[in-house]
Amino acid sequence: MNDATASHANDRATNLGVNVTPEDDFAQWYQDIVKKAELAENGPVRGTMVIRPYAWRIWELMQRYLDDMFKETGHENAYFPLLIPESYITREADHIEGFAPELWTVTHGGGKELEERAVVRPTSETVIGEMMSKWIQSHRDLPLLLNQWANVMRWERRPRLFLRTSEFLWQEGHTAHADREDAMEETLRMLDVYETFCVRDVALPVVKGEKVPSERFPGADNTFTVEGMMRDGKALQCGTSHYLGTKFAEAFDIRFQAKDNVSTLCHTTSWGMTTRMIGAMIMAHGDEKGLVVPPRVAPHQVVFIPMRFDKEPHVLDEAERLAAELRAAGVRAHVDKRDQRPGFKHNDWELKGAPLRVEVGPRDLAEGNVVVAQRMFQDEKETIAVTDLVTDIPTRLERYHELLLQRATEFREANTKQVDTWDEFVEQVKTGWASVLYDGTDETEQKIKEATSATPRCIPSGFPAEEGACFVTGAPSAFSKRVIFGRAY
RNA sequence: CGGGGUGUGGCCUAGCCUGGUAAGGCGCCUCGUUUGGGACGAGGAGAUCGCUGGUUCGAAUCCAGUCACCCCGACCA
Repeated sequence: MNDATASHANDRATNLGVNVTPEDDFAQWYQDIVKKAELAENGPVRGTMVIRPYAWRIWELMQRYLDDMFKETGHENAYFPLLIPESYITREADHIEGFAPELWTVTHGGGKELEERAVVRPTSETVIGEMMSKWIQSHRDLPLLLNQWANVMRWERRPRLFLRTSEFLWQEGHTAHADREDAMEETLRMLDVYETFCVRDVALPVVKGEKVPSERFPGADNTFTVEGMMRDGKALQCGTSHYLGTKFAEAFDIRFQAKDNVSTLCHTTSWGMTTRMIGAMIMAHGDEKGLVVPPRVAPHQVVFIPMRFDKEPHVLDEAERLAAELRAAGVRAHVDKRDQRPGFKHNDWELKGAPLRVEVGPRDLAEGNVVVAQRMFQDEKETIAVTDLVTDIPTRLERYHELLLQRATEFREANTKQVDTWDEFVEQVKTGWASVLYDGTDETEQKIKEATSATPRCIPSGFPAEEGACFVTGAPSAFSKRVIFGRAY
């Protein structure tokens, strides 16, 4: 963005009461956009969040795409209780150690103290594990492929809307398998599903990879992740998939009778994606004009702006007719009939990130045309024939998606660098990601974190095998690969 | 939990130093003129100035306490 554009945007933003500031105050920008685009606000209890209708529609679309893919991969939805007996959560040692500081505990019911306290689920491995142990008896019951759409609660010291709230919504998949191979395959399959979702539906390129041991889910044998880069160069973990080994099977006695009649422990997995994706979408695509919503998750892919329709009712009729035609073609079209001036509507939908806007006015209509404006290039409007609209719009939406994906990919590539010295590293993680060889020790990670606040994001599955000296200590590198470090949300 | 900061109509802020009973912009409502990129005019509604206590004839303003929120760090999807 050049200075003129930026200051123009800021003037306009100031009129709106939005402090849309450039990259130097990304956190403030994010907060203002979330509020001004009417996405969410803080709830009455510290750390909770109210999701407003516009954001909820985005989430509904996200849910639909994910759920379809879960079904395609053979999973079934079920629902487990919000409250978990305290004794369940303490059964797996690493799990409770990891989650203890984050638990919300229910101590009373019906005005009386509970005999056994219950925790509000921070995640459901434990209750679902308990049920799995009852449901699984034979190898014929495997694999058991479950998913749950639910809310969870974790105490957060520093809440941020969508990114880190005490209560959040997600889907959590939980599966049980006969052996390691099958479970690992599932773990990676669902990681691929997440990657597909991010790229195909949110136009967000992600780096897929394995977490280093220190970053694993409490109780997991191995954790995988998809990491996205936000416009300030920070990383955001967009989804995770865990291979839990037999740890939860041991804790909850999830066993099956194998073909050879031997009672055998299951290998389990769990994987999740959350409303944080809305935050990812905002921070990966948004700009000084507000949100940029990728078409696949846009509540309104096309917004019709009728001109002078109070005096010329046929304009509104035509807008409604065109919108209906587009809806029939599978496009989410919306006619903005509000009692506001057209300029206001253009700016409002830019702020809310609608991909396309179509002006319908008596002047153009007389010539059989409408005017199409794209969110990313507000100054370039195209006149197209009314009769071409239904075929034209879907193509435009596809191109728009490609444009967003390309922009985000180029940004990420421009801000990811292979580095081999400490000085380079310190410089690189200020604005982006660094891929390095390091010795994999906690001490080294700690030293890096203290000096730069960067942490290991993942060991990308796409990287070639590589060994060498740790860029910090000079000791032999770990993991046989480069690891991506970056500051993270 | 450590370090900083802020609390004034729905939102953003001025006023506080130097006490005299609350001001402006945005938004909202009504009417009129407008309507092809955030309209203009006139009128109007809306705040016991975070809370409690103290000083004073009088407190948004001074003092003490308290609560809440925000930012930086540690935890985390």
